[in-house]
Amino acid sequence: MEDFEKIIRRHQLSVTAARIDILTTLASSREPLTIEQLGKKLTKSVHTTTLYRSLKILVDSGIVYQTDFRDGAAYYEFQGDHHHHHHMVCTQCKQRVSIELCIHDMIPSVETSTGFYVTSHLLELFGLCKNCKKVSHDK
Amino acid sequence: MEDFEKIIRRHQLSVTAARIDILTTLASSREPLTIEQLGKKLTKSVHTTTLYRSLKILVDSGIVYQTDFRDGAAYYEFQGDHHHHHHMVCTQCKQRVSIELCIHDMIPSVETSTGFYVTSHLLELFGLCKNCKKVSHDK
DNA sequence: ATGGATGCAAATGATTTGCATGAAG
DNA sequence: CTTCATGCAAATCATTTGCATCCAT
Repeated sequence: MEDFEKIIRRHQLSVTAARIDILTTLASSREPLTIEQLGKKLTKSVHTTTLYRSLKILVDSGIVYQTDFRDGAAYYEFQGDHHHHHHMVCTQCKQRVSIELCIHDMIPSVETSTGFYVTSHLLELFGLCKNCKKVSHDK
Repeated sequence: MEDFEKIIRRHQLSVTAARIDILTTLASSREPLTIEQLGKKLTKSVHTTTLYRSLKILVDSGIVYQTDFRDGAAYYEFQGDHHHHHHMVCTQCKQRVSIELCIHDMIPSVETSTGFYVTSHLLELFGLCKNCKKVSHDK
């Protein structure tokens, strides 16, 4: 288990019970969570507003990965200084599967060409799963 | 100028004035547009609800690229059968720059390993621009 | 003809903001 | 002690839904 307190401190953020709870919970989930799902899994009760505010900070710091499956809500996943997963999403039945696809190697060249310092990225693929593809083809 | 009617027809969708207007407008913009921005640029007036519904269809068909800059609204860009741009977004000052970064080559392997048919993808990088990086470092 | 597309009004639901209080450095 | 985090209530804003009508095929 990682030392979340140390991670938070390393990013020059205040260490609070809520933040540790959030990171612990995200890190122990094998799936990205919405704010609502996250709130229910926390050890202590944290107000939704606080969750939004904390996650914005954690995402901007690069500690948490924020993604979007085009279903209306933002999803969060622990990233730490390591990696997270990207997904393949079926636009029909909404099913998601993790994929092995990494753009880490390409980031340095973007940093060089733009002058930006990259803290996070968003990468998700959309399409039709085997089943929905067949169905739409049949009709 | 592309033949939008033909593109729509090729995807087995009904050809309507609104859809042609939408595609023409998106294709002539050098930046991704929100629903609100798009509505204002259209030749004829199209109800917001219709824009949402049309864009969902166009995105799912792969004709339009939908992206997300984490500012609350969805952004749309004409994609056609060709490409679109990805961006580097400053989480501080919100400035965006287009980047040359392509994952097209990696899609076939994902299709093979997952069995999905990929219609679109989402790829955006976030971080600090040269200026905001300096400011946050100074203090 | 018939199914899908559109407009309108109203609802939904995620996210944000202002303000007062409490905890962290 | 001073800045930043939190809780609460209320507001905001993007997006969706139900229904009647209209248009494309």
